[in-house]
Amino acid sequence: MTQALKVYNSLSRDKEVFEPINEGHVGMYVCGPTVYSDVHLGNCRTFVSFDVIYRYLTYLGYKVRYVRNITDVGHLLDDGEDRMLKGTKREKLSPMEVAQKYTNGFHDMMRTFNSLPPSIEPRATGHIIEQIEMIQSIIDNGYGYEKNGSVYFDTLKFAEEKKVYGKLSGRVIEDLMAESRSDLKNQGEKKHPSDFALWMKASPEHIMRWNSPWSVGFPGWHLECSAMSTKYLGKTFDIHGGGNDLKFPHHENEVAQSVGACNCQPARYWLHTNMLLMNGRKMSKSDGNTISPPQLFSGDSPHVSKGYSPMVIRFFMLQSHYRSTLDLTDDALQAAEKGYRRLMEASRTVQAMEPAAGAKAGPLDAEINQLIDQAFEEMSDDFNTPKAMARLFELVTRVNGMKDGHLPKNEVSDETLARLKSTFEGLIFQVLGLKDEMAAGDNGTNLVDGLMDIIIDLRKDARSSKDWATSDKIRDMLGDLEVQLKDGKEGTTWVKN
RNA sequence: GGUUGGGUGGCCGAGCGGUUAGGCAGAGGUCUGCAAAACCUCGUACGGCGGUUCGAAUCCGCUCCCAACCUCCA
Repeated sequence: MTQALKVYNSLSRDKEVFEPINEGHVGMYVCGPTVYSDVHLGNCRTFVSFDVIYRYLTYLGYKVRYVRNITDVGHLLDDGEDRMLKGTKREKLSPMEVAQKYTNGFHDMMRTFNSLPPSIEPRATGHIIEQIEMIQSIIDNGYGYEKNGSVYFDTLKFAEEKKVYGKLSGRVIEDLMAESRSDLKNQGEKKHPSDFALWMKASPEHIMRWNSPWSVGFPGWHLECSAMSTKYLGKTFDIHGGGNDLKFPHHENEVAQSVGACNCQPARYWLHTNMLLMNGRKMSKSDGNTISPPQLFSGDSPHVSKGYSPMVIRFFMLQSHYRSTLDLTDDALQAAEKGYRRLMEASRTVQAMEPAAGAKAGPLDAEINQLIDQAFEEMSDDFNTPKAMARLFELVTRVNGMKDGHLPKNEVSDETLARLKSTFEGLIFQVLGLKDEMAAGDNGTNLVDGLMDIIIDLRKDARSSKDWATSDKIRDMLGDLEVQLKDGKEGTTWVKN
């Protein structure tokens, strides 16, 4: 169980043993959302993935500083219009109102998915000075040049001198060189097509603008992450994460900026999550192949037959590995819903389980301990949640078997039962971050619990006098209210479906 | 065209040289007044063609599909 944590590093394209720079501490930066419209599900999958990574690192005992930014300076779109600007016009709000509105919405959604808030959540507009300073360092080191008030990063010179450009994303420098000959026209102020803006001079109609040594303008689109990660985590930190689609150019350029500014690699481990697909294609806000979280919750979409709860969706996401694509389908969600419920019920069963009298460790005890060990080993192997969950389900079978009396409970020592309880609690709720949405007995439902106890008791009386008409009537009427009764060996329990 | 990563049983999804992943659905059984739940048993899948090997879903070659990135995107 104490085997080393291994993570897949995009930089080396291999799994590596994770060794933090400062023992016991982890600095992790994850690229956050651009807040110009509602969050979509794909974003949620990425942030749920990193939430589990954050939770597991914490569970292992690391003190984690988790930084996730809010991008509230617009990136330019094809038509030259800024995202934030677009939101502004659409909703007749000021840029900061747009940013605040969607930041709030984003936070609500993260809470809905039971994702923990980051330790620090910096905003791009709050770090203009840091960004300007970084640009200056890049210019001083000879990798930035100014043209008509805008500043660009000199990728060609950087690639030739530092030999790291393209390493993360697998781009070939020769291709860049080749381009420089044929495509030299038509690139405006840039020396080379692959050069990217560090600072943009604002056009007259551009609302978001700040003073700088070069012009009144706004920072380039890759710079904020470099500036803010440096500020809060240092020049080199442990983990940098984000969606796969950010690998190029965003992350490649971040590396270039850091190396260009201070000759240091920003992060030691780069982790990239894969895309959420629907109908076999990437879910994307821009091309409309999408379903919003609220639509998914309510079922109000042609893509699903019914609504699914946030925890069912979280469970569904965790059933695949974060580096694999995940195809969202109605069938898969239905399967996830059943699996999720089974897991929750079993976890309730475990917690209610009393030690057997005179229990002594037998084969079953060993089996349970082995499964628990394996579950943690899977988590330590690049956060393999699907495999960890597979082991968890094997434990579910054992738990239900003991409950039903098929498996000898007295073969499980008190110690192991306690470990089983704490594993279910720790792995399912603390690490995977699931919540029991159907749990009876939560705050406010005490009355319902009491009423249900009475109803179940009355039905028991009816059953013992073989008054099947009454007992079935009770069950059917509760069924209409979506309350399901479960008759077991040790009495009847209920669950709200 | 270049760069990544894929194609696994009815569906989703792990595995990446030899041992049943797991979930859901399906079949049979146990239990139960009946039903549900739970438990037990079952299916023997790896795009195609070659090759390496005692042995390949896992390695190599060829081939066919698919996706992402190369332009803002988690």
